[in-house]
Amino acid sequence: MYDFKKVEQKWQRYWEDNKIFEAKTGSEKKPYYILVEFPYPSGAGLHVGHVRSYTAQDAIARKMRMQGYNVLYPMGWDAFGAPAEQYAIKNHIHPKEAVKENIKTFKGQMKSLGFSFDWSREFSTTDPEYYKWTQWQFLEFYKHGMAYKDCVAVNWCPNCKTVLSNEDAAGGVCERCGTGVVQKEKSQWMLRMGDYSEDLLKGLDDTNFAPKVKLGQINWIGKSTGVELDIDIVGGGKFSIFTTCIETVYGITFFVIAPDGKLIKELMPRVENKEEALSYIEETKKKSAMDRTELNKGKTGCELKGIKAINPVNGKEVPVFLGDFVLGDYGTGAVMAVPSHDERDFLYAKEHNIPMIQVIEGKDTSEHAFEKQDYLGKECKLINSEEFTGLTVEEAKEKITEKLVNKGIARRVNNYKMRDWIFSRQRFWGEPIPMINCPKCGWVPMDEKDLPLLLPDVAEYEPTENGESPLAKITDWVNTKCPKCGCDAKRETDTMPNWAGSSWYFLRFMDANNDHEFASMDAMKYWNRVDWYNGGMEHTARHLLYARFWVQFLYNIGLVPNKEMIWTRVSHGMILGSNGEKMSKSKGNVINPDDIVNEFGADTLRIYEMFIGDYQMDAAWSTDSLKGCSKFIDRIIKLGEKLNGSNEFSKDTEILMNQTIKKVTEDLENIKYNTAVSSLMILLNELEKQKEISNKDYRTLLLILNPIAPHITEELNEKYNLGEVICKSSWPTYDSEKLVNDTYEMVVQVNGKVRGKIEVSIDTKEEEMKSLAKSIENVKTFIEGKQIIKEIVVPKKLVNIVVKD
RNA sequence: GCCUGAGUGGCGAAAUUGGUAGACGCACAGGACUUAAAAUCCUGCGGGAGUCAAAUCCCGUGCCGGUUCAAGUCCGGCCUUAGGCACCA
Repeated sequence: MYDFKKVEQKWQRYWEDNKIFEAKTGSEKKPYYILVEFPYPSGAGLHVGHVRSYTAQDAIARKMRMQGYNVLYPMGWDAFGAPAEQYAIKNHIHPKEAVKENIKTFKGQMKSLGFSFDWSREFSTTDPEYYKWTQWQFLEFYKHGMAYKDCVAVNWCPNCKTVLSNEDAAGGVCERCGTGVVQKEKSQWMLRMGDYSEDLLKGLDDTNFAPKVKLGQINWIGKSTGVELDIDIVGGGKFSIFTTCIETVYGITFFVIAPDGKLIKELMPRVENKEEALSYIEETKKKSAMDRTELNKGKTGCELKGIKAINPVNGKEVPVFLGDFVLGDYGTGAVMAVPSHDERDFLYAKEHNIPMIQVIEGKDTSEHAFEKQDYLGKECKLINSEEFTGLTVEEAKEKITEKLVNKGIARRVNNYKMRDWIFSRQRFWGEPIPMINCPKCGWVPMDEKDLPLLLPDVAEYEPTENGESPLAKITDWVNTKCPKCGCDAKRETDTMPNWAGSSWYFLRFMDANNDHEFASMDAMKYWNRVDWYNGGMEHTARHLLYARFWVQFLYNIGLVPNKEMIWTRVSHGMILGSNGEKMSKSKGNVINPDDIVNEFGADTLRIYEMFIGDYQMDAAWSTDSLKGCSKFIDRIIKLGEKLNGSNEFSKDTEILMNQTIKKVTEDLENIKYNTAVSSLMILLNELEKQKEISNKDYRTLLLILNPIAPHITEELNEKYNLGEVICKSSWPTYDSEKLVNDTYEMVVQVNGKVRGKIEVSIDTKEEEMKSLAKSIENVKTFIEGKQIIKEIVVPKKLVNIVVKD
């Protein structure tokens, strides 16, 4: 084994000293922006999973630079968040100290792996120079009416007296003490992301995201098209319901409204059984989000006595119920219930002894509802539906909608599962929200010139007794003057969620050191967008959607040049432990990249992680396979002993050489790193068989291996004096005239089975192929005495003779 | 329950998108070098039949069908498994 430590450090220093990877905004070269999700710098250090995606993106960056692009490949830190805060609570040190340490570790690890990041653009979301602009952008949201305060239910642990994230409340119990989590209303800052549902959906057309990423976003946005229908209440008043199945409107036997919605508050004065209703509402509040969504819990609820609603199509009076399967914040918070055609309604009706009316023919509905996924598209006809009886479901859907819309009591609407973004966290370690509450003026935004609003230094990082952020305890920070009227006022003590800083960091990288704007329009116009963004599948619904929302908003107020600032998005598979399970300390299957770099070198680790399997799929770690990659490098080194000094490709390997250049170039562009490596191995195997190889052969091999193994290739290039340093050289091109041999092995099949092979010239004509095929002894035995029905010729490939007895 | 992937040798995986299944690598076995081991190099390596050895034949890409001259690949129906969403009206 070679002295990889010495070699790798040498070239890492060379790249740094010569600023090889600094991207120049405004350069005349074509810009290309490659991005990988910046990490949360945890105490555990870099994971081998990080190495996989960083190496993949690094390989593309290095290749593109050699192809003459001005490549931006930046790195930074997403350092706000719970783990640093937990650490601070335990050890009573400011989270920024822990973050500083962790960043140092991460950065050292990244450098030791030879990633070609442009470190001149590095920043952390926790830098005041950065979060100043996150706060500034929040103010823009506020000024444009996109940020508002609202009461929202949060997960609350009554024992710890703290607000929990959904992750910390998994299973409906507090992660720390095991107490049952309850829902508590809290006034929170919200961003109107729901308003952008349709734009976020449409915008996907202007991206090149991987299909599964697009689909993930589409599902998350959850668009459904239907009808909003007005329902009159007997004795005056009305409410609306949303349905996607208006064709079942004659089957309504009751209505259900959400116990946590606004409607019940309006109706309450008229409810005769107030006590029962109120206690049900209270009960619902106690249930955690988890309980509520868990099926098989039965359909609880109660009738609202004294309230009857009128089915607008036939004037029938039906009862109205409360039921927690109806959500207060989706649709109108009320539904029409058609137990014969919706399983939830069916279960509710059974539980509360409500009659049912079947209105679509085709299935018995005494045991289960006949639901839309079973009747749609099957020519099912309506029954019990007055004038619409006999129509197909599809016809009826349209006709009924038309009639109700014309009557002015219904509207065609879309609903979206995606809600507004809850933007408040009752935590210390996040960007303070730059808002001030004045007893006279209400909520007043801070003056821009006073930004950043710094996080103070405190001794205690625990939330307060009533669940407020620890910032609430720091009175000299909380108490301030109203920027508008100057009287005593208080600061908002909530901080922003983790997702805030990461929603626009890719814009900052375009102009990272700008101290008077978050990024200049010129710089953003030059880089245009993120050309290729890599990140985990787990972020497709949240981070990527938040980021797109943020960008679309900035675009709408004229602050960024494009409505979509991310073009291609791909995601990598996980690196699992050698037992095929997720790596974790408790399972003892964690591989530390530092250990691998120390024992085998960065280049070996990089090659191995590219070779491990399909980039987009999970792969289990194998140290044995890693050793094979180490051997590959040793053989590359040894190959240098065969150099003959020639500056032409060797004749015998010229075709393979051209094929390999093509293959590696294309594979790197198509996320097929594993086959790029294997084709390099094939080339090496062939070159090893030669008595001697030319300098050009060797240099070309080094050039196309360089994106994946950048250190050893530079070293060998220098050692044998083959040419300019590789990081400043051009990517080799292939000669398309020299991609195929002049002979090939023609396959001969009889009835689709291979019966012989014969070496023929590539310009063998079809007729000749047929007769050559029939001249093979083994083929003869299979066609002899049989009738030839058909002969299929695939040029430059095979002949298939179809015979019959 | 719904959506999305994935099932190919002992193992990680390839397969020009319908055209020689198992490239490349690991592991394993035999041999060379060595006093020996490691390293390195050479040979073999899906299962079965056949043979001194070969040639050659049969079976084989989760299961069952179908389309086709030809199916890992396309179509229909299942099974297993991983992940995401989950009372969204």
